[in-house]
Amino acid sequence: MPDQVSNIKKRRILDAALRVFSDRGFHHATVSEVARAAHVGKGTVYLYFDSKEDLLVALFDELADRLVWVLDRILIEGISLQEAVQRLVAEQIGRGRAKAQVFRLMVQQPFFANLTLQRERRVLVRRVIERVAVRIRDAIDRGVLRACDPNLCACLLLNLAGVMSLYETVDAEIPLQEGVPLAAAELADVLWNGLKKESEV
Amino acid sequence: MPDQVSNIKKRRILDAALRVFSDRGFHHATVSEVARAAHVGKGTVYLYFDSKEDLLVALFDELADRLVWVLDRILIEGISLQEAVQRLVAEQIGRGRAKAQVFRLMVQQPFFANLTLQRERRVLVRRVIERVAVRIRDAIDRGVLRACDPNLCACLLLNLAGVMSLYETVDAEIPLQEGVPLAAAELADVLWNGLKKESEV
Amino acid sequence: MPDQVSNIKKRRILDAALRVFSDRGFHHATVSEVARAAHVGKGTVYLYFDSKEDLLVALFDELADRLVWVLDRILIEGISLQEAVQRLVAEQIGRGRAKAQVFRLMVQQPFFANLTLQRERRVLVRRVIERVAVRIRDAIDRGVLRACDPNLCACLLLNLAGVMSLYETVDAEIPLQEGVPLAAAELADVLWNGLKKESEV
Amino acid sequence: MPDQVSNIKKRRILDAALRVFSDRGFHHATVSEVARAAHVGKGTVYLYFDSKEDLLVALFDELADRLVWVLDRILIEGISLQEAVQRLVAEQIGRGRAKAQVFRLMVQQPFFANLTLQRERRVLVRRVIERVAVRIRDAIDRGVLRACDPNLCACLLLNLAGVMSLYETVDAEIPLQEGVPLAAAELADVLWNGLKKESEV
DNA sequence: CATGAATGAGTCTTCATTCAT
DNA sequence: CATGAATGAAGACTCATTCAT
Repeated sequence: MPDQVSNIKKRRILDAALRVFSDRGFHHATVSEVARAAHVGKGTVYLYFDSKEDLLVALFDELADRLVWVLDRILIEGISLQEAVQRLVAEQIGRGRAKAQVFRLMVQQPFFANLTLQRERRVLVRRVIERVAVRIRDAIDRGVLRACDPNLCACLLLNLAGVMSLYETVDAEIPLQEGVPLAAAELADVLWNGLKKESEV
Repeated sequence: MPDQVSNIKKRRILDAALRVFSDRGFHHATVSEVARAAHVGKGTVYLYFDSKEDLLVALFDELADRLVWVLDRILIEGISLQEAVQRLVAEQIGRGRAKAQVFRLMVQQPFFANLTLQRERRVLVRRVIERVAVRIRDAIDRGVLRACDPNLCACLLLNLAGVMSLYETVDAEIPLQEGVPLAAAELADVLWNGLKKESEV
Repeated sequence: MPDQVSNIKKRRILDAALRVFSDRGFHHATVSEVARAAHVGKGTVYLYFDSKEDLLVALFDELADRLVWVLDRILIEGISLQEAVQRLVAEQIGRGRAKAQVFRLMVQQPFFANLTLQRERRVLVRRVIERVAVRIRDAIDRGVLRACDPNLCACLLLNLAGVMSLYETVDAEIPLQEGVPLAAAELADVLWNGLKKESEV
Repeated sequence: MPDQVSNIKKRRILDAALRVFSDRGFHHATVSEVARAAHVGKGTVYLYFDSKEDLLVALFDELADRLVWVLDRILIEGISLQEAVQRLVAEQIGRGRAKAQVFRLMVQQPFFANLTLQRERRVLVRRVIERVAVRIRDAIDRGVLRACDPNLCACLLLNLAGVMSLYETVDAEIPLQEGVPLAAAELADVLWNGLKKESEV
């Protein structure tokens, strides 16, 4: 497991932020709401985070760490690539709605008022993309995957939280407990078929 | 061609908003900036649009109309499904960076302060998704595509502006004039392979 | 009768302003609303009046002229003072709700952005007050009225539109066609009794 | 004494608003001016009041409470009705120019953008009127006052801040420290004579 | 004369951030 | 460490006024 924030208050704030940002959208959510949800004072948030944006980037950081950790586990465990795709998908959309939403924010929120944080988020997202791309490149070399731009396909694989979020637009009731695993399996299947070498069929 | 806004000032404002929202992000962009970019007074924006959010939804509306029109053309012209996917992809990311960014906002921006507009955007996005899903369902029935949730796959197909936006994160210089068509072709290819019936190979 | 504005459009605008200012309050009413109610273009209002405030002062002017004319008529006709008070009251609140409301604005709206107009309104109101005060002073000299500050009592007599407006607060349904004359008579009676020399009883 | 706002900042804001609204008129006064006059930040005003209009209604509330308290005291102390009228008048116009101006706003400002506040002000004014009307009705029954509409006469008695404001129009210098008590006494006298039963003379 | 599209000065209001307690 | 009262920069929005047609 990647390092978890140990400080109990900081932990509570991060968890609360995850929920609040997910429920109301980052821009509509207020720091007060986050503080209230975390059962801490408003000032306490600023004790652990420099700004609202910094809090968001901290969430991104955690998610990215977790994802990188999962990807590395996959490598170690020598899981088949097909199953690896399934896990990657599940990681994005199968860890609860709130997590999926923030995952979505991570890949979809390119603009920050604080340019340092904007760069930080870029670096962080890039690290994740590259970790996935490396695997793809390797699989291409091994003849498992078709020739493709590894970075681009990594982006495709990392954008599924967005797909699910869009899917919610169609029918808000669907993506409940049962719906999500089904959708995850299906997306994993489609993407796997799209990426694998045709001759493998 | 779908109806275009004829009023010259309104047109200018919409075009300027497309650019400004795309460059700075909807939330960081100010109405003044849009007005300045459109070479009109700030009040003029409010002459044609009820609010900043309303202006955004108006952009969504145009994009959706355009997309629906393209989809209907595809049907009429009897183009192969594979090429249809290519066109769908190109439409999203091949019409200039600004358009792609706003397309991205359309599918990625679920929260609005004005709930009526939030609903309006939902309806509009749903219309587009369903138009795509209908084709997918039909192709499944005809045995061209593999069994899948048509809505979910439609969402996958409509989320490509997001993929490209994410791709920009890796290297901001890539998706220039040349990069985009390549990426479009590649994404279209992967998605087509992922969706088509395996036996067809 | 005092001079009436002869120009038909100007007339329409003044009448419309009377209604609109009365219905929505001067500050909440917009020039557009007045123009629409007058069935003229917004620009036309500015053809006849320098500003929104100027339009209001023009209404005041008409009301003041009318009131002065009524007061002079009373003098000429040699009406009893008691009846004169009745007429004064009736003039304020018996000429329709809209007129009463604008009368109220005249005596109750001391602040103007344009200080010239503020002074103009003052002069105009002062003229009316003095015309009434002169009569009161004369009646005191003749021993008909008790000793009092003529200006102050004139203000009391000119503030009845305000009383009626306040009365509406109690029960919005009362001051209809029938209610007003009754109220007018009653107020006239109370004021007359309050002002006349006690020995006269 | 009626409950006074204890919070020191809130108190300062209310006092400042009383002055500023009185000096410049509610509509011409800005929230910034009020904040500056109260020596607090602009945001602080919104910490204690929902809106500029809400701030005004809060002032009305205090004035109404104070007036109701005074009326109840009069009843308890068993003061003669004549003196009661004097006190009522003094309360309106003898508590400083600013208070008189806001009192005037209370009875003269029927329009609010926020309809809830509009209703609130109505309720509040009605309460005051009724408290006065009850006394009048009682006095009529006891044969002290002449037959009259108690509500209407209550409105007459509560409109004196307006009279004084109008009086200022005649000569802005008069209603200073000395002028006001005189005027108050005179108005009280006139109104008392107008209301009392003639046979009592 | 008449018009209404265009304008931007002026305000209210929000909310991230600070800091005295 | 923790807090939440206080702050003011920033921005959406209104509407009186202008002016080209």
